[in-house]
Amino acid sequence: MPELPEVESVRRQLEPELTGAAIAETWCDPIPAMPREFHDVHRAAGRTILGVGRRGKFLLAPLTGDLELVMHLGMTGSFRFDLDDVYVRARLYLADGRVLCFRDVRRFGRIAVVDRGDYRELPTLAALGPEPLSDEFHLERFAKELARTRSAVKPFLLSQKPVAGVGNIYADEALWLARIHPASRRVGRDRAAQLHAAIREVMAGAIEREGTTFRDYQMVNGESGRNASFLVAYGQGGRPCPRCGTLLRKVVLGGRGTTYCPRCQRA
DNA sequence: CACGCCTCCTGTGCGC
DNA sequence: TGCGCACAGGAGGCGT
Repeated sequence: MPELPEVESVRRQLEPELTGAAIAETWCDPIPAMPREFHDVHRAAGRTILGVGRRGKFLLAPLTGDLELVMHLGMTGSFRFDLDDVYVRARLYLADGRVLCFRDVRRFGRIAVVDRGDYRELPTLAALGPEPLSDEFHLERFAKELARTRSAVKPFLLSQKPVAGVGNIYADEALWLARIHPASRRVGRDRAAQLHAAIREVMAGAIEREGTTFRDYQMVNGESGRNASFLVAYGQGGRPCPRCGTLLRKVVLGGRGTTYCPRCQRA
């Protein structure tokens, strides 16, 4: 659920707290559910955090010693300082006494320490598409990739390859805004332009409201995002389309819940 | 090589 | 009341 806007909101709170902080020691859940849940986190001990950046849904913190701390919130991950409950899966003990805690009920999140820029351990990050709000997100290339793929458009967006950071919520929102059927395999130049603009608009609005909170997502200060009440498609199945009044339909596409307007969004 | 399907995980909410 | 089960989904792996 944490997608680009949620991760960016977390990043903005973490950056001033962590930049310049030294990591004294680390702790990870000794029984990781997944073999790669935590990768070489111990290598962060004794290093100083130089900043907190973001690519797509990944938080990237360069460390001294040419290392990099890579963090992904998965479905239910969040960061809090000095938190103590049974869902805390990892901790960074800072030299100033604070403890950065990674809480993750469903354990889909990941933390890794790698040589800076070496993302072989994280193939999705290594092959990540451009940031949607940057100049790197070229309409020309985006349209070309949409024309070339044989996937349905929504699963293609979720692959993180044509653009970074789009997850289930904002994919539904952007496709609704661009009036494109999520299962469409034919997205021409005009519709690609609509989708390109819609992704940027949806992402920018959600960042402004510090993300969408349904249940688990919260920021480092414990607050919720304010974007949930602005959602038009995601989670709105059975309610009338705000554009045409037709009841929004919920289906499963590529194994993901997908809500769209059967009238506005045609294949 | 690209695509699609399955799995990981656990709390929640529903039906019987 | 209590149980069982479907459901939520980001990323990775694997089969076709």
